[in-house]
Amino acid sequence: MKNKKKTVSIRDVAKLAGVSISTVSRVINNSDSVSEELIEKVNKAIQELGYQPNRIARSLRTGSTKIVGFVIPDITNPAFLLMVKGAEDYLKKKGYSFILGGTDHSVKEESKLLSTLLSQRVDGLILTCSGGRNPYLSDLLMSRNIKLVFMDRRYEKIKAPYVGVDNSGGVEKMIDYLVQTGHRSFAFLSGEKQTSSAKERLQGFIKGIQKYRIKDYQILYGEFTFESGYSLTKKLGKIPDAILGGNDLVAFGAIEALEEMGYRVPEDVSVAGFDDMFFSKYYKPALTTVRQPIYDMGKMAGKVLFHLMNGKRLKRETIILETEIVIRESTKPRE
Amino acid sequence: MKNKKKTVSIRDVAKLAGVSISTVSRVINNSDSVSEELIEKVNKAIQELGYQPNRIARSLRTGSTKIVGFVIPDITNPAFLLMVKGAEDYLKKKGYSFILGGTDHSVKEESKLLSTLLSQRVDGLILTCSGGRNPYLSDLLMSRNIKLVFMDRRYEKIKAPYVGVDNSGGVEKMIDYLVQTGHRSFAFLSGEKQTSSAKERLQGFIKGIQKYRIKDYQILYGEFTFESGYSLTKKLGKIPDAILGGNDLVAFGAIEALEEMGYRVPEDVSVAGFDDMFFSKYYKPALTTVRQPIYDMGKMAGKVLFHLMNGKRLKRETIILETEIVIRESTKPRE
DNA sequence: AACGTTTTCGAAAACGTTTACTTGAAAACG
DNA sequence: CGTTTTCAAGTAAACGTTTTCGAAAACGTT
Repeated sequence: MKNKKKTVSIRDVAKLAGVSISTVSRVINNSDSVSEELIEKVNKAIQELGYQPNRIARSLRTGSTKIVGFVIPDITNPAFLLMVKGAEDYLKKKGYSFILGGTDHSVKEESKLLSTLLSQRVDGLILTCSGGRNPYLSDLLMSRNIKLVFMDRRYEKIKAPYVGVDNSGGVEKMIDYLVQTGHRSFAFLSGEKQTSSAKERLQGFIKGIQKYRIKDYQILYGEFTFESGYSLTKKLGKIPDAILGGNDLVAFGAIEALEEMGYRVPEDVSVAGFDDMFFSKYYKPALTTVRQPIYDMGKMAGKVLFHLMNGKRLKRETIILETEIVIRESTKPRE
Repeated sequence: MKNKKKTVSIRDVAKLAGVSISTVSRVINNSDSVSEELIEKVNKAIQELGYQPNRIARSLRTGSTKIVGFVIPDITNPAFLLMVKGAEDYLKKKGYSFILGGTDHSVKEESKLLSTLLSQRVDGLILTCSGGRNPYLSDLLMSRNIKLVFMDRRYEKIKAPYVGVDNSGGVEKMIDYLVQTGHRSFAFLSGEKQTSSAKERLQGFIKGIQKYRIKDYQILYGEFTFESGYSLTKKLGKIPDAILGGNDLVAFGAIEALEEMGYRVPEDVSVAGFDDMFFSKYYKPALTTVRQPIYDMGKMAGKVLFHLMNGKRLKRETIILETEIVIRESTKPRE
């Protein structure tokens, strides 16, 4: 029963400092000229009361929440989180906070999440959309004219900036390397083929195959998981010189299956992945894979969104970052 | 120049439906009785305009943002994210969104983040505090009387509910098993010793050692990383029957070092970890470890926070979840 | 028809800010 | 010295909701 007021407001500060609330506001945002003397007084009052501006009220008035929303398919996947971190590190310097949500690869969850974010009035959105095309997506995003950038995965129907990685080129580089080291037959174990990244990686595979006029190849479709790599490998008609996983996880699954079937990696067959997850170098055998600049991708997405939110002009609508192949123990030159 | 109004507000709905704004509000929140007829009309208007209540305004009025803040040391660590997911899955059903922030184990970042969250007026906070004691933490959290629960790591100075895991008991169980399978000498490779979880695990080790009156043991201090496990193992005076890592990562590092030094795991020495990270079962050898119910921990934390935010009485202030040991290939009975 | 109770609905006051507008005094000017 | 300009600071109107209060309408009971 001691202090009735729960939180101190700008009014309290004004009263204590003996000025009007507009003056306090001006001091806080140093938006307009105020005499040294009053600035002093106001700051002292703020200090004394431990006043902290109420963002909610501010947001209501200014129409900007200083919050950006993140939507990723799986909040548990370290790769996505590294992207998020990239964006976060950049944007938090500019004073933004983050609402993060995972969709569990579900279109329904995605819609729900998006609609929540929109009603929370986020200033901008970074979206790594889940696989299937979401029929509501366009409606949801077009309704309010929200600032939006796609990261890693794109949704072609909606025109918005996109920051991604050269998936196709990455696989191609890997094939270049493998062909140069004497591999002649290939298998590609694709991830969910609705996703743009799976499509692009597959496309890179096909390009490589055509470039070297390789006739002996197989393509199997599954998911981006260990289990998928495992079962797809077991279904392989004939074991090729090299297997490319759509993903590091898929590659691990393939290795497991191969060993069970009595093949040695890399002596009998080479296996390569895509992503370079943080433990891929610790795996036995350490995985040869395509490294994506994931953190940088997030950072770039953050940058682009920041420009968008502040009405600056963008140089480029689409930014594609380069990949790099890293050779470890799971591949080995044939002779 | 067509539609001047950017967003549709409750006022527009009211006008179109031909009712007062209070009626619209009542329909939205179905908070008070409204005639069927008007409900109908209002809903049609909402539909037609695509109206979505403005959470900001609502928050300002009601004093509740329906946002909870998460603070974890490392946003990139899948284990933390799995906790977050546990809490998120529970709380999002109740209509909450999440602002997530990582502190990079830095006290300064932690303070900054907390202060941002507070000024964003989150309804509650789930906190896995970073290692070192943060001198500002108490002040920050006590100032406003924010609803708070500690997850996984505790900060003793502040009285708030805590949801954690029986770290000590987990290690003890592992020692029980190892002793029963003939191991006689031990080493424990600890993580950052400021953190409560490292302390508790160490304590469990000591308890186990004492229980079986084992004289032949070593304790080394480092971090919760692969590299730490690796270098600590190289520093070991004598290689014992079994090595316990403070963490799965530490255990992996130990295995790597041992193999380099010419020891075979598990034939020459058994190695066990703590956490059961999602790829621990894929490692070669598959890791024997203590599994924490990480997801459940998060879920529980969410539950507790929910009760707290809704003014319900808590049965228990401290909730400790049980661990479970999972035996895989990295340990093997001695004879 | 008179009366009490309940239901239904609108007017208006908050919530804590920012900002356009106003004011009064001091400074600048001729 | 009178007029204009400049500056510092205050007043009050938004922003989009929820909610208190009270009036009117509807209903059931005598």
